[in-house]
Amino acid sequence: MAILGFLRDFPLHGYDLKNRVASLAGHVRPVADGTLYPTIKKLEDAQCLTRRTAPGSVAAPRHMLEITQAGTDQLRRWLRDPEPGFITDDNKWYVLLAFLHHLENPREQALVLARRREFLDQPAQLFFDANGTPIPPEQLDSPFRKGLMQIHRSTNLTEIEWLDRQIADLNKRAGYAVRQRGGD
Amino acid sequence: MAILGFLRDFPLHGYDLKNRVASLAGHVRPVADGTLYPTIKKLEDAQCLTRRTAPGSVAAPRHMLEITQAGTDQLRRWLRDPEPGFITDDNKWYVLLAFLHHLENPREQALVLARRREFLDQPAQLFFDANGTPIPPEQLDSPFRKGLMQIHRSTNLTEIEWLDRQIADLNKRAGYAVRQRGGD
DNA sequence: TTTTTAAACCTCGGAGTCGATGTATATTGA
DNA sequence: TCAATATACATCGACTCCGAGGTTTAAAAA
Repeated sequence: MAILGFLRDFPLHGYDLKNRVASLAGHVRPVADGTLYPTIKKLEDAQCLTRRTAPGSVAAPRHMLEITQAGTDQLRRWLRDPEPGFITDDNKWYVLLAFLHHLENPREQALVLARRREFLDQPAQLFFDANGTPIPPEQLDSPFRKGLMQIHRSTNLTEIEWLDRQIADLNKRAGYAVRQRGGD
Repeated sequence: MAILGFLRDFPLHGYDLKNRVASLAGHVRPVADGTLYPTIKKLEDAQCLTRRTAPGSVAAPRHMLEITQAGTDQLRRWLRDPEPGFITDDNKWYVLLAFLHHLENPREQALVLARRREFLDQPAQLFFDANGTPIPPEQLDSPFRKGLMQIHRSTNLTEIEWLDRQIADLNKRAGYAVRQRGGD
């Protein structure tokens, strides 16, 4: 998703792509050569991108990569209907968010944000005693577990506020768009 | 780490363990049977835990798992000197935090928190233009990318505040401990 | 001139994970 | 009484990913 997402902005060669992916998901979970290049080849085989060799500006020749229509379609499908992990795993979610603007339709964008919003709504029960009874945060012995739950709660609230503002905004824009096309 | 961490609290059988791991890292990134049970076996082979069969309280017999001294040592090594990913990847970091109290020595605990603190300090440059120049958040076109960076900044600050309070607290306690043992 | 360095790309083996599938046991209920 | 269900454990093949190693090219340094 990150490869196609970046290429949708402008053509890049593999090495540049690698650095951009590394900066995005990256200092968190860097991407290895052995992952990136085979994935590029896979996307090329699937006609999602084209490659043409260009002289390297500094050293060895580059393979300039360009996204195709099929690639754009694939990217949009991934964004429109993301796998569960992209909603629940923070790392993946942030990658998705970084490219959600390529999904162009504000109503569809709002739907994706709503899925995340729904996920954040369910209360987190992280720890249980020997009997399997959930332990409320204030009864936890470990200050680290207490902090963990505090931070979790606080960051969730921050994101929920932003999501709600954003969803409202997108729906309003979708409404205008409909009215401009003749009402609904 | 989660397996040994939970067993350090009290003995558990695999199925229970599975649910606890799933609750912790879990609704984020659930753990499959095909991952859990081979890992338990690996830890058993490494003498990190022992297993004795007990009658199942409900149905099939359980394998009650107990951590050994070697297992406790291993857990402490993982906690004391975590691999980079455990500092930089939120998911892994939260797992580490959930068991950091097993590291008992407040000075060692503070050192681990300090590593996380240091990581959070480096400013995040996530997006670049076609020339490779970093784009400041306010100049980003995509509202999603803007939000992404906002949320990132805000949640980082929340965690940094907590980390600083916690580190100060731990160092104070380490200081008392030293004085009680005769000064330093 | 030769070596070193850095850019840019590629491959392969091994480790880890998942998902599907299968087994055994005790309770429930039809 | 017999099937269905939930508990509890295990295995295997497919897939993904990483890391180590290697190649080519051009510029800089020796």
